[in-house]
Amino acid sequence: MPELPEVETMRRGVEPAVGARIVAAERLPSPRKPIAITPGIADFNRRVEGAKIARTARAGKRVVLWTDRADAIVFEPRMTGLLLLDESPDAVYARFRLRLRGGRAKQVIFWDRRGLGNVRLLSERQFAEQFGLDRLGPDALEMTAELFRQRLGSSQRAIKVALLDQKAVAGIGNLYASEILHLAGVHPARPCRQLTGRQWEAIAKATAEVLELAIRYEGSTLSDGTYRNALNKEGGYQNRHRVYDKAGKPCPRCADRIIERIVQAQRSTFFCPGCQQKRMAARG
DNA sequence: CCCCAGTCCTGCGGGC
DNA sequence: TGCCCGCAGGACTGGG
Repeated sequence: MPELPEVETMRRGVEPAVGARIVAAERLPSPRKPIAITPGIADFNRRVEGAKIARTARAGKRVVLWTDRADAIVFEPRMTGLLLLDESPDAVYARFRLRLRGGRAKQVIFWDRRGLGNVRLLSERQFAEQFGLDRLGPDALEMTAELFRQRLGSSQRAIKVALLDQKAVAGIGNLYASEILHLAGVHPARPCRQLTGRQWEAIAKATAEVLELAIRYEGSTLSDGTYRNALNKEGGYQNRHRVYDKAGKPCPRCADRIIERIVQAQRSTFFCPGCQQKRMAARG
């Protein structure tokens, strides 16, 4: 599921790799269809062998390890990818490894059950091209009401669908979009251009609040148990979900309405019809 | 610009 | 109990 909080947790989890040197980049033997690694593993290894890991970063839902040769090793987990420092939850799905020496971590493993994720080695220039502001919006943690309005204010799209647009804002995925809109008290189907200044304020505030708390809890491990931090431990934010996957249950805020599930852009949205009114409440 | 359906994979839960 | 279908955190592509 990795969205911003899970990917940020992964990034923090691999911080011990900073300062280490890369002994080798390896594709791990898996009986499954191999994941995409670009360039090919031989060239990949040649370019990173002996390089020092200088710092970590995050580009939306991707973890980045910058080397002292100004190359970026970009891990994109998509649906089921993980970064681990110690042993994998299940070796069958361990796909890629950086062997390290001289730092606080011996290895970084990319694990991916479904195999939709990828690992890429990019030059500074390629990185800028792929993750510039025209390709990837401002990070969700940096968003203000003003920025939201600037980037989405004239859109006809439903706010829930727009929040998933990584070009508009980077890092929000399907789970946290529902959580954010519930906290903000905004109906997910409301077209962006109809949102008031007050609602954009509420969305900006809820975005920061939900994502920061979810990071503090190290992300959400859903019932399939896939998501883990770099030490193979589950997250804790799933216990604090407000509406996600809670259709039919009472709203945690008003308690007198039932959470509904609707489908927008072929994906599930959860909301409270009481707390998130479709029409603006009549004034006075 | 926006929207939709299809695609990449694997595993799981629900229904029969 | 067992099988089959639909669905799942993401992101990209092509067509309308």
